[in-house]
Amino acid sequence: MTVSELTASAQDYLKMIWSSTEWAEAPITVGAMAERMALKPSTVSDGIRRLAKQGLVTHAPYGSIELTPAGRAHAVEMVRRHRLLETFLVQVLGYGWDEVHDEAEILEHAVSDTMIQRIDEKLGHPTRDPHGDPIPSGNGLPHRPQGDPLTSVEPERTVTITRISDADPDMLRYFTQLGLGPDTRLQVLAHRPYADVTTIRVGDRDVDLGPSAAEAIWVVAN
Amino acid sequence: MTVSELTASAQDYLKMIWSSTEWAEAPITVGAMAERMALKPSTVSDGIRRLAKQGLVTHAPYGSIELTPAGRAHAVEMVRRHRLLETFLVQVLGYGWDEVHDEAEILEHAVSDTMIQRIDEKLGHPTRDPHGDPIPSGNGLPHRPQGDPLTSVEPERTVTITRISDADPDMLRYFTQLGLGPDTRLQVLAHRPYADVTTIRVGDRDVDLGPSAAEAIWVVAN
DNA sequence: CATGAATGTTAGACTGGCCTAACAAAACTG
DNA sequence: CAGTTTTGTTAGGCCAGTCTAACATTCATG
Repeated sequence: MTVSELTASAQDYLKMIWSSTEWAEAPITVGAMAERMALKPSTVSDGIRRLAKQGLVTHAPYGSIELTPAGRAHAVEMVRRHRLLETFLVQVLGYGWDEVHDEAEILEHAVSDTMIQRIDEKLGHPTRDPHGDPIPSGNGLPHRPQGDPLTSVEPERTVTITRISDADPDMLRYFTQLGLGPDTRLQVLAHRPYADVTTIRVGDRDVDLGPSAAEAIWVVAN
Repeated sequence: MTVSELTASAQDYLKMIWSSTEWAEAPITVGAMAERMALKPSTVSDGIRRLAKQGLVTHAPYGSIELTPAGRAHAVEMVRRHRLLETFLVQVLGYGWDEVHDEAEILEHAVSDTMIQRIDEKLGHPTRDPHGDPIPSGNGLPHRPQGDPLTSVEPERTVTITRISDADPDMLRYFTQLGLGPDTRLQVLAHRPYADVTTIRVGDRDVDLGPSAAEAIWVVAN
């Protein structure tokens, strides 16, 4: 079975389950999925049951949700589609990096395998999307994200941004104003615990980031 | 209401109704729609009823099917999307003209108005798609097809192809082999009535076309 | 112009995907 | 460790869209 034969909602569930393991450790819960997909828990519970019936996830009632190898392959393919489409929209159609997420979210369910292949060729087999996220390769090779959240970096360290979550377009526009993007270098000045603020220096400017912003940015030491 | 808010099936019904009036005269019937959309007549009958309830078509039981102004606007927008997407796939992603129809048929339901606008700009506001069909303008201006079926041309006349129906990819590949495409000039040698064959000269080659092929080609005198 | 053929509509069933409400299980917490 | 809170599941309803089967209307022809 190819990923195109799944329903759009099945594709979304699989992608969500897989994505939750990309940057975190604990397996995702029904409640968290419902929250992040703007659905009711009962709907997700039902959807997971359908996926289990198709052999794409394993799930005992009240148990954890795990992808089967088949489910994982489909999920990775959807992530690949999403990130290639985002890259395509930016590079070929002149979209801003803050505009591509929602468009890709819809297109990823509609494009054919052929189209994805041609986009990949046209772009020269890119390895990272506009937010710095790695683009899984066509053969579904293992895919190791790198970096740590900005919130976990010790003060005084200078680091380079590897990825920025694409979830919030408004935040991305704010980051653009600040000159923050993939590959930007910055210095962490301090974490102020009770204010929940992380202060960074980027260029010659000091900026305070709240938790939602600081958690959206992933970095590596350099 | 914008066309994106309609369901995919509503978009398809409207496009089909409108398209039936582009090259023919008589209004389309439920049976013909069912046939061309590979659905059962009962399904189409039901779909038309839903469209009527939304004020997009007028239809009394057993009566004729007519688009309302709102319905027509949506239909034209869908045709615009389809033809712009076909053009985009050929010019930007290197598709063959025989490959684009099915891909566009799916993408037209998924792309945003913004994306259509950017594609239109990227292509420089094209006026004809890869099969020669006119691309309706963004403001829904009246849209007059031109030309006549090859079958209606008198023998000995030399004509230029204005459009070729995109319905059958195999046929398009055959036309490519023959060097037939939009703007190709050819001479009609004869119609052989009981054989249902039209003989044309294209370049220095004489070719016999059966009815399905001859009816797919539209031409103007020159 | 009456009747049979062709065409169109309605009724009822099913699926996927969503919801709300009621219930069940698990996980805290005093 | 028992009660309460949180989390997850089930039951039942709804909608769009498809189907088959039965029925209604229209058309065309003898």
